Amino acid sequence: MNIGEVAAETGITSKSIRYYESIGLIPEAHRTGGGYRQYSDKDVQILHFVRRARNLGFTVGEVEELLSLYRDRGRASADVREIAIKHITDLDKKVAELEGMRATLTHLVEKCHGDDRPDCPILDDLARADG
Amino acid sequence: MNIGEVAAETGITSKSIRYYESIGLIPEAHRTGGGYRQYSDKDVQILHFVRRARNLGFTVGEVEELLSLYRDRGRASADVREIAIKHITDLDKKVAELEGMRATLTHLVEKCHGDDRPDCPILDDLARADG
DNA sequence: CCTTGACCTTCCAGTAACTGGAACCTATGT
DNA sequence: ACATAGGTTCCAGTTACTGGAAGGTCAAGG
Repeated sequence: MNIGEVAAETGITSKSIRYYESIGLIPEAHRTGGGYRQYSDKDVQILHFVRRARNLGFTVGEVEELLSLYRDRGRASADVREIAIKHITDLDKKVAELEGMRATLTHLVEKCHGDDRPDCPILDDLARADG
Repeated sequence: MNIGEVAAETGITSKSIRYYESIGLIPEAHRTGGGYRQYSDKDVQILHFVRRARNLGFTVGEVEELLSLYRDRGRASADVREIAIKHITDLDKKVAELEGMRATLTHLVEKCHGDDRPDCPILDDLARADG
């Protein structure tokens, strides 16, 4: 398979695949005589792995870790579990942050009449003198 | 006030304040004879505005919009409200995304015994052949 | 055989919103 | 005079790509 087919199959763009190769996340692809990258089913599987992990919000660095644990047959599942759990707490932190923002903002929007009068509690609050 | 004091007061780092100036988000600061930036109370107020808006998750571009609406005395509050509401839906989208990830990952972690055995459902799922 | 068009190649630059660090200048206290 | 704590500019790096230019490859059609 060449890179475009792999892109269609995995949902990762060709650009990103080349990028992943360039940073060493995935090994260098084999090349045809003309210089085109060629991917085996196993290569494609690894890219699926990468996409799924990225879709779960793992950073590329974390994906690298997960891949190396995946390749290491003797690894302890506890290691993987630890990474995953840490990631869950990261996600929780982000969610809490966003929900805090949302609550404040919703509150402000409710106070704002939102017509053509210039008076706006949202701006007033952002510009308030304290803290 | 010089930049360090303003940083302490607003919670924005000196670096960021200079950065905001460099991109034109805030006007150029006045300078002392020695070239130090000097900030008036009004300058500080604007930086508070910026920090609060950033803390609410507005992008710098959005903060720019909000600032210009703030400066424009004749602006309609509906404009501000619209920006805020759009931002709330953005936040909701992000929260939903993160919670989806969290759910999947939590599910996987629960299936993973997490001891020193190499068998790990988390990796197995990431590496699964389908979709 | 030649062309056309789709696909591939590399490389450079840009994105968002800063952060780190080098090299140097200014202000203040002893 | 000097130490030290601030300030200054400027360049590079971060994350995870994306866009675009300039050019090479491949398969099909005339």
